[in-house]
Amino acid sequence: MSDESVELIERQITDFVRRIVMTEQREGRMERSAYILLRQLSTYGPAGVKALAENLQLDISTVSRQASALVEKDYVEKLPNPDDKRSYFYKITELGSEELEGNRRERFERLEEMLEGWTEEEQETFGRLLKRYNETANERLNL
Amino acid sequence: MSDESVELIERQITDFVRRIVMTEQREGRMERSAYILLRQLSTYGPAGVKALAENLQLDISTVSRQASALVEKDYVEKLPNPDDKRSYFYKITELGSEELEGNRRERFERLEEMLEGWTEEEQETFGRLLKRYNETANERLNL
DNA sequence: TAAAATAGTTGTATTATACAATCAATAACT
DNA sequence: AGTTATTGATTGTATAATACAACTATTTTA
Repeated sequence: MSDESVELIERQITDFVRRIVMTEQREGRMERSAYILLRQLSTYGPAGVKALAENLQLDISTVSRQASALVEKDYVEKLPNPDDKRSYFYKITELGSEELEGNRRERFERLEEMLEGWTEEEQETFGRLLKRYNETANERLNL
Repeated sequence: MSDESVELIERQITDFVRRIVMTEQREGRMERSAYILLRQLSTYGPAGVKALAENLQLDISTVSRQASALVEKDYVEKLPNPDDKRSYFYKITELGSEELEGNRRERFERLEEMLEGWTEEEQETFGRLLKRYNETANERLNL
């Protein structure tokens, strides 16, 4: 493994992560956390905080608060679980879906601007390598 | 531009950023912010909070606090600027350099583990594409 | 020399997060 | 069946990184 590649990647990753985190905070856009939670609910359907916390790899309390915030905004509804009165299902609402979709489109547009001038192949490769990295990270987590 | 690529990349980027941010928070390692500030001082030499804030694209007050925290730990010294009594130079210390270097090595090791099994070419490409992305982001910021 | 600009610090607020305590409901044990 | 243990969720408290606003002490400018 070449030291140069590792050095370059390390450097680029810190910069990359940092910029994205900060840009997201600044622009008055939907927060990363809300976006990710909504996306989760939209993709995998209603779930309780415990399951969500596991999937998102967050503390239950964190998800509980995030979910409450989304309920406040009417982006999700909190439905009692008839089979277990301790628990609830959080379900994305129509409004939440619209917000999510709008946000997604915004993110896509910004990303497209960033990728202007990239060849189709470069884009494909970038996506593939990021995905591979993520998959490895997931595996390593579940050791 | 293919929608699929954009979608894939968007998804992978959110996951990527999220995981890195959270992993860094959890492991009791030097914080991202401290690492980046130290790296800046190490690479470009002593500077005052204003210049640092500009380079790092942070609010001056944020850098001021970060720098103070590093002074507390003796990772940097705060030297008065003889030519302007309002301002200071923050300079990385020997101890700070050692810490930075140790941290860097740790990060490299973890990254190497993540990149196990990648070909030399894949690594090189990943680094190159991240860099390209970052450079574009920098340009766009300075519009 | 008085007013304006500048470098830095500190107070206050927000967001995302974790851990601990707690509550209510369900499951397990004897 | 009745007591105890476990579980799903919420809420209190704490921390880290950040921004904005108010302020102080200098320096520059008009």
